[in-house]
Amino acid sequence: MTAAANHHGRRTTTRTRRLERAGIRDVAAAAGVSITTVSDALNGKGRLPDETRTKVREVAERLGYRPSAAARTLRTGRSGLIGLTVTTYGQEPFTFTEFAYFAEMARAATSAALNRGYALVVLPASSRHDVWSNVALDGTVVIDPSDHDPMVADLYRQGLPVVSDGKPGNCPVTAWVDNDHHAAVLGILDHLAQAGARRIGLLTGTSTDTYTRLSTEAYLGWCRSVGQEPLYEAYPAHDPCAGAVAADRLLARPDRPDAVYGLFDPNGTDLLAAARRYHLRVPDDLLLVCCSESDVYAATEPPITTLSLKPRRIGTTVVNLLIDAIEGQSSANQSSDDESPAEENVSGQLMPTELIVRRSSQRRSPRTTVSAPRPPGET
Amino acid sequence: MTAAANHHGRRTTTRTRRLERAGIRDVAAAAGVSITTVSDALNGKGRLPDETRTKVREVAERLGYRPSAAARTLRTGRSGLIGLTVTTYGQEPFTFTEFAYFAEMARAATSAALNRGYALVVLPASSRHDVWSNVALDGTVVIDPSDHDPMVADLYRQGLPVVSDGKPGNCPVTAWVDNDHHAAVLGILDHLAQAGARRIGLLTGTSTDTYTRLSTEAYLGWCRSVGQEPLYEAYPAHDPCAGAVAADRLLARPDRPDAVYGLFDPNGTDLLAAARRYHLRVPDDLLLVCCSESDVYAATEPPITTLSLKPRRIGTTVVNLLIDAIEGQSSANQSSDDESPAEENVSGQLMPTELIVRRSSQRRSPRTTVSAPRPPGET
DNA sequence: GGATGACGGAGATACGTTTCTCCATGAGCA
DNA sequence: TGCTCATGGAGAAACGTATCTCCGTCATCC
Repeated sequence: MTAAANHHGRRTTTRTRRLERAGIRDVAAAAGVSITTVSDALNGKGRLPDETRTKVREVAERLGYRPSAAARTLRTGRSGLIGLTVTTYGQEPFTFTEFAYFAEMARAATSAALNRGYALVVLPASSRHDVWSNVALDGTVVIDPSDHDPMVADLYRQGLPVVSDGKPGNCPVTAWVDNDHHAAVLGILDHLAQAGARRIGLLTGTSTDTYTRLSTEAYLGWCRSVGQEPLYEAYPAHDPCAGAVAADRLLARPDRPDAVYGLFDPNGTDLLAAARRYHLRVPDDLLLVCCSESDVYAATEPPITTLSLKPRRIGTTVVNLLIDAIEGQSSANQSSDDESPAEENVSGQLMPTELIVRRSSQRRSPRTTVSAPRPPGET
Repeated sequence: MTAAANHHGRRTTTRTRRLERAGIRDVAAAAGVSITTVSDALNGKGRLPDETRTKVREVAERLGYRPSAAARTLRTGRSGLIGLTVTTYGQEPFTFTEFAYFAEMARAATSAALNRGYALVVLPASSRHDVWSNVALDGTVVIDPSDHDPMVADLYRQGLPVVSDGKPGNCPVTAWVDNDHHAAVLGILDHLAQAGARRIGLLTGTSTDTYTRLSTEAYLGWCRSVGQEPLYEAYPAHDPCAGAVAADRLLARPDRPDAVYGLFDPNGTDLLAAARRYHLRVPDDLLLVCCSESDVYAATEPPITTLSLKPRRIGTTVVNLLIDAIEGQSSANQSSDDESPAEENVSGQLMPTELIVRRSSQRRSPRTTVSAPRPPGET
């Protein structure tokens, strides 16, 4: 049997196998046109009279034709898939601390991707080639990449657009989005001071990610500017037990603070428990704010003021930036010719946060209010 | 230029383009072996001496070779991708009501998939060909499919394994997993009765999904068996406002219940608010239980007893069943020869729930306890 | 009346793998 | 010497699509 005969006879010889999905060839044969015509008709390309188009579409529909995503991806170089990379601790993707934030952010990202015809795949930053190589991505969102992150560098080297949630320390990304952590912390400290706080303490982390670093620096700078001695405890944020211990230590100090801001989600609960142990009334003896996306703090006694990082908005923005980069890439490749995209060119975007004021940070008026929205954009 | 010359010269002519990823051909050329040998060496197949293998691996590493997922998928028919289909309401995937459940379930599913070398893609049940056709799936998890779900039927017709979370009403699936809703509801009703409830009410939904239906039937059956007149309000579960209204209506009835079980996550908060309006003390005048995965109910006043569906376990199980089906499929195809898999063959699995007992359902002992731990094994 | 161009569509190639088939070589053995 | 086998590896055919190139056919225009 010659190669040609084999090729043309393939369908008939294998059609006996059940569940054989119809291919573009079958549609072409059934419609009495060429493969080219079918492809053009279904994709709205080429120059075809409308009657041909509708006829081909009819036949395709009748045969239940579904184009092979794999073949299309191979041919076009586009998969319509974007990755969402998370750091893992142990078996689970993303940490306990980040759970509420991540869940909201991932949901918004998924939604934003779908709105633009992309699908989102959650991938762990750790397991390298196992899964990563097996999925064709058009680009990746990276959450909180570490300094000189090897994985991000690797992705970038492959020419994949990478957008990071969290200002990247020292790794090349196409774009990034972050909250204005500096402004957020200053806002909280001012808010506490206005409520009567004299000695504001901080519960912070020992890790070197941007969020922890920027927030802590903002706190220290504020202390310098108002002449307060810094009062803080740092602990490994991924360990929930360490958080409870650190909260206790902070309130056990001889120079006990009269207000505390906790950088991580569980801090509110931990601080509340510690305050009870030391018979401190909130907010009378101790003002409390923590950074959290959880609605638990609306139901605690008293309800705790929280800083929301607005993960929905971050997720949406990050995905849209990524898709912009993916879709702008083809045209950019043709026009621009410089070898290395200038590092200063990387577009970063700062998103506002929202302070949800509840009883725990209000000594004067016990009413629950919400802070006025900031003008978006600057600082 | 002949075709052969063109083919062999391709790399050299196009190498001038930047960011050209190395292909298997380049590795073969650099290592001085054939493409076959490279493929075999990297995939651990064929019969090759170890020195050849390591040499090829070295060269591949040096060139930064990453196999094309698209090409591999096209060739092997396996993408390593599984879908997670959710029903959508409006723009967002999954409803407000299901949020905590879904977040946990999705996380566990993602984790379970990654553990077995698969990645998980969240896809909306609605937008049909837009995205669905563009991603090559090895199988799909469907959450709570409706009766005669056309999408599930379509997937199944294409020969894709489908596993559903929630016993499927009347659509063909490969397997399914569900909680034992009947037993769960009976357990709760007994628990409330033991705590002194005489007239137990139910807050239920108007939709026809399995969860709502089975739970309501269990309630009605229990009422019949103990001779209590049913007291329930049904509302469209996807509308949070309707839930608050229904909770109010239930407590406003002349034959007001002295205990209520709410089938949906926000019911606890809504019932608590309604109870306050009618000056009912919980648990003294009204016992409360609701089905929820949210930890909000540990912090309410009083803390509310909840039924957890253990979404983590469900997500893990569902994914593992799906992957079993995917990987068992190839061998099954060769041996079995029957045209239609018998419907009775579909393997279903019932998972236990967990009642987290808190103050809202305990009239006698005010201590907060947790139900006795089950025999260990899974989360 | 022949060059021109729009129209409608077919052929063939390439995307980058995996894998089936088959070949060369040399050792072992009668 | 001639035969079989195991070893190591090469060739080439798919997988199913998109798209580049090109070809015939009319109608039109100078």
